[in-house]
Order: sequence, then C-alpha cells, then structure tokens
Amino acid sequence: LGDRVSGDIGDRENPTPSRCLGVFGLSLYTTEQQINHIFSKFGPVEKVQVVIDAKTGRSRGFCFVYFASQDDAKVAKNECTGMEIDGRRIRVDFSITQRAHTPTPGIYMGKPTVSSRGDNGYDRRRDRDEYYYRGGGGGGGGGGYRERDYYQRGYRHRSPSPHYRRSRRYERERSYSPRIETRSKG
DNA sequence: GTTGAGCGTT
Repeated sequence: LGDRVSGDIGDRENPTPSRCLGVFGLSLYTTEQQINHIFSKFGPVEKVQVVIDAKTGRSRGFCFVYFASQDDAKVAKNECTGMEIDGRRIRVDFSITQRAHTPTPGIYMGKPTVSSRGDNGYDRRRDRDEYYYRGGGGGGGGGGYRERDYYQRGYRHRSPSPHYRRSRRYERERSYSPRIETRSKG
C-alpha cells in the first residue's frame, strides 16, 4: 500500500530523489548566480537554470539546480526549503522532471503562463489548455501569439495580496473610493 | 518592480 514502482520519477507530492532540485516561489529578480551561491554551500553545483518565460523574457519564479551528488542535493533540499530569498519564501523539492522538454520547432506545446485556478473567484471557466503560440511553420500562421490575451485577466476580482496592498497602485485605487452616494458633486 | 502558483520548449 502506498509504495510506488521503483524507477518511476514519482509525483508532485513525492518526487523521487535525484541530483536535480526544483526551487519554487522565487522572486522574479533572483538570479542564477544568487541561487548558485546559496546552493553551492552544500556541494558542487553543476548548473542552475532559472526558467524564463518565452513571451515576457522574465523569470517564471522557479529554477532547477543540478548537483553533482545526490546526497548533496538532498541536504540542500532540506536546508533550503522555507528559506527566504529576495523576500520570498522558497520551496525546494526533487524535480519531477529531469530536463527541459525537447523543443518543438514552430509551435509551443506548453500551457499559457498565466492560469486560473478557479479558487479566487474569477474566470474559472477559462480553459487553460490553450497554447499561446500559433504554429510558425505548419500552422500557416505568422508565428505570432494567439488573439487571447492571457495577461489581461481580471485582477480586480481577486482579494488583494499583502504584496499588492503595499503597492502604490493599490493606494491609488483605494483613494478613488467609488461610492455611488458620493456623486452628489455638482 | 503585475499583485505569484508553479516542474523546464536554448
């Protein structure tokens, strides 16, 4: 009961130990150098790869760390989970994938970067399986992005996060005080 | 500094 087939990569809850760690919850501004600096304290690190969003060119907030030794990876995982980098609490697990996907020329086969989880009250009907690239070669498209704009979701429907509450934009929005009764201005 | 869940498309 509960034991898995050995040799499998495990699942999200229970990844099989390996030399590759996934680090999640990163600040968008944390660099591979920073990660390398931190994780190298536990043993030789062969490579750090921050995952970059193909569309925006920015970090997607997670990365992969390849250790030379699986034992070092295990120690690093235990030591670094919950650690704070650039003001964000990170989570570290053995990666369930060992490497990036093989590129598919002309068409992106992944999911859109922004997804709705359906638990914050907005847009739970949106299907998140839409590709966000249009085919470059075979599809007859221009290689551009889909018409759908995943980056214009209704953030106003969400409850503001602590981070957002500290932002100037939030201050500004609040100061509008859209009370209907106050339209008594003449 | 998009306000953040998240397993990668050189």
